[in-house]
Amino acid sequence: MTSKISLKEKQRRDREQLILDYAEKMLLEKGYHDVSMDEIAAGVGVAKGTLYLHFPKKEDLAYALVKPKMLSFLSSVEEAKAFSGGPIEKLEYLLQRELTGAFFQFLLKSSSDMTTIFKSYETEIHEVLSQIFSGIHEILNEGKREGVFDPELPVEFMSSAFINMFEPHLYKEMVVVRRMPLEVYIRHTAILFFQGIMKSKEMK
Amino acid sequence: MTSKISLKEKQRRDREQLILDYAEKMLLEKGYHDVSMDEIAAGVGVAKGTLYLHFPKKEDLAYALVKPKMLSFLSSVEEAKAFSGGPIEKLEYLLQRELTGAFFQFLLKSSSDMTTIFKSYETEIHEVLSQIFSGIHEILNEGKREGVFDPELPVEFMSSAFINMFEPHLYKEMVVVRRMPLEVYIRHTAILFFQGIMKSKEMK
Amino acid sequence: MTSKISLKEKQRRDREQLILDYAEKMLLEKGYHDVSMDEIAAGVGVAKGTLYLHFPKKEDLAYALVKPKMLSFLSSVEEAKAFSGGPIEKLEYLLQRELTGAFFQFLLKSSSDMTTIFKSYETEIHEVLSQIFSGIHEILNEGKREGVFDPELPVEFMSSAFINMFEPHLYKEMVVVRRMPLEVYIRHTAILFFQGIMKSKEMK
Amino acid sequence: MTSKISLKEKQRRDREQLILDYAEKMLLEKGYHDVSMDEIAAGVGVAKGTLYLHFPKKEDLAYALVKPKMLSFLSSVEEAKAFSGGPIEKLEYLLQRELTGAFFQFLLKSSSDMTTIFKSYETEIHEVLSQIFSGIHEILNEGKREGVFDPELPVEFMSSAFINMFEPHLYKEMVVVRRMPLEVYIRHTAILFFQGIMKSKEMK
DNA sequence: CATGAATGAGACTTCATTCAT
DNA sequence: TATGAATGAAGTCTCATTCAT
Repeated sequence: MTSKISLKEKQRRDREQLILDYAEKMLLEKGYHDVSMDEIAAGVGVAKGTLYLHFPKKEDLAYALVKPKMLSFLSSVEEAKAFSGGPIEKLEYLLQRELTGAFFQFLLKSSSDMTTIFKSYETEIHEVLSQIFSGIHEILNEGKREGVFDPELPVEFMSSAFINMFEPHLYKEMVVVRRMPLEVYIRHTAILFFQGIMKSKEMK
Repeated sequence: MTSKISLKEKQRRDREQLILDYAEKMLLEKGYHDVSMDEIAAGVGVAKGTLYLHFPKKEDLAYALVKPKMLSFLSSVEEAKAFSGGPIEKLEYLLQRELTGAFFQFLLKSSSDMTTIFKSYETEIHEVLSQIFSGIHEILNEGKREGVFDPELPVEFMSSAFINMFEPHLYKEMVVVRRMPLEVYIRHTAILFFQGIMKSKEMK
Repeated sequence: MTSKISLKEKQRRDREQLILDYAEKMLLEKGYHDVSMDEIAAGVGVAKGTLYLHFPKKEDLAYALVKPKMLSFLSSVEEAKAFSGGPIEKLEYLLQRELTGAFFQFLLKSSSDMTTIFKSYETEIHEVLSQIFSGIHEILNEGKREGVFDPELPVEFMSSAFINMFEPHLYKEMVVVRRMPLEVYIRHTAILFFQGIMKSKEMK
Repeated sequence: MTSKISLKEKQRRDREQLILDYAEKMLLEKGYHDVSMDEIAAGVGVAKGTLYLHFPKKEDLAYALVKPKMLSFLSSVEEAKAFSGGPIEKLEYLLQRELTGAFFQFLLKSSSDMTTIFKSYETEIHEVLSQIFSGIHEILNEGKREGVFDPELPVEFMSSAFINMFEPHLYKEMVVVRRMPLEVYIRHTAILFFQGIMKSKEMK
């Protein structure tokens, strides 16, 4: 019963994954508007009609790529909130968890397009982003209450700066091109966010 | 007779400004790919051909919007470098100078598209961005030498985080929507960048 | 199973032929610049996009019409060279072979445009025309060596005059409109080319 | 009275000639459809509006170039008819008269477009061409009657071949590029037309 | 008269989406 | 179910022609 759903269903999922993989690669490389459905179909090796069997619209295909990353980020935020330790540890956990792997690449890379492309998913996206930010704000407020975070700074400032830390461009330059070890990259990111660029006296 | 260059030339510039204004509005609102030349022409109240009299390609129209902002930012960087005071004061000057007004809106808003849209201007853009970053790096390195900036952090990290401070989304939310006074906004931005979110002991 | 390439492929070719037929008709009638892709699509009864499925550019559609005629002429030249008989017989064979049917209509009709329209095919066309002329020159030189053709006349003169014989305008006037039997038309053409307009003493 | 029409009128004519000269150059070089009115105006150094002051339509400008050449050819035909000597001498006179200078270049070069471009002048062109051909036919028939031209060949054949002799391409190749003396070129052309390519026994 | 900015019809081309096989 | 040919709306850009200055 467990494995009987498969056979055809498995093939279907495999194929869908092939599509998603190739689409992600191309979308990241050339941007939403410069990748055609033809191009994706050809690259995957299926007919264009097949794409539409899996994703009714181009928008849906792209969103199928963005959604799990957004949700993954959200669940990381939830995990961070539950993480044992103070607010600093929680944010470090989140940093560690999402800075590796695919993290926010897509969202940020296409951030400007987010609103223009995913019109049908506008509310859904807004919903998830709200939860993400409110989760981060919770942690930040906790930190403020505990006196470890600057009480003067609005959490919106902090969270926005925090999200900017995930900017994939820098990651690529440092980790991929210059081969900076990931843990060093994460450490620098943490220092930057927690202490700023001033010469510090302490930190951990 | 001194300003006899005008008459027709003035009209030409006025109209060009009308086009640029409307185009900026729409481009910011809907994004490059969702604004058609027809739409801009109609909005400005001129014929399609008139647009092409001023800008040979859609790309050129968009770049005519981006270029001055980029150059303005660059010259602010140059001014900042020459600003009397330490590296902190220089960066604060830059922050103050460009956080107001048009600053980096367009660049950042369309950052993801920059490479895909402005193909013909790729090298020119790269050139200017290089100068901008190298100017900022100079200031940052000066700060490192003087012992005020964290010597452990690579300047690329710092500059990237610094540029992210210009993210227009937060500006809009805070200053425009929530009516936060600009000087407060700038102060928070500076704190965030220089000291991070940790409760500080000092700062100025 | 032998002709199993068909089914869809056949339909594709049929439709392509429909397009080519209608395009040839219109192009001959109105000229390249006065026939729009819209017009062709409408005339054939397909959508505009379908045209571009078969021919990526308007230029390609037009060249698809010209190319086979050019190649057919070239292969006739090759056949003529191998034709048993003297140089006169060879040229007569070529005359006979290409004066009927579609022959050089398109090429000559659009000769002036050839260079301006088929920019992408410039070298290819030049290549084929070179072969055509060099083939004809071979025959002409053979005739000169054998003492049947005027040794004083440059072959370029002769070949140019020969090619001019294929001028479709006269063919239409004489054979189509005035119903001159084709063999008479060919005979007159041969006389003109071989003996000129002077009252002859002989000829075959 | 004779010279009082001038002053402004002369300037007007000079300017018109400048326009015509430049237009002829460009039209010959790039073809009717690939030369824009902008391009001509810029090349001549006048405003586009000025072009339209002299020629109401692009078609008119082009026809102003073609017409005098056609008329010149026609009057040469008339002169040839009146030329003292037999039909051969008359045609040789015509050959000599029009093969030099600008002769039929334009007409032939653009022959294919003639019908498509000069729609408004269709009947006028037809009229002149009719006169040209009927003049040539007169000479040819005279030759036939006198027994010097082949009575078997229809005059339409002969005249068509005769006109083809003016093909500018060959002229350019031989006289301009290969520096063949003009009188040799004319002589070859005459031989070709009168005697064909066969080794002749006589001819003057 | 001369100018050249403005016009707008219309050309070519792309591409997301559909649907008969 | 998978295919890919067909569709046609929509986009960018050109250019002959007009007309206010």
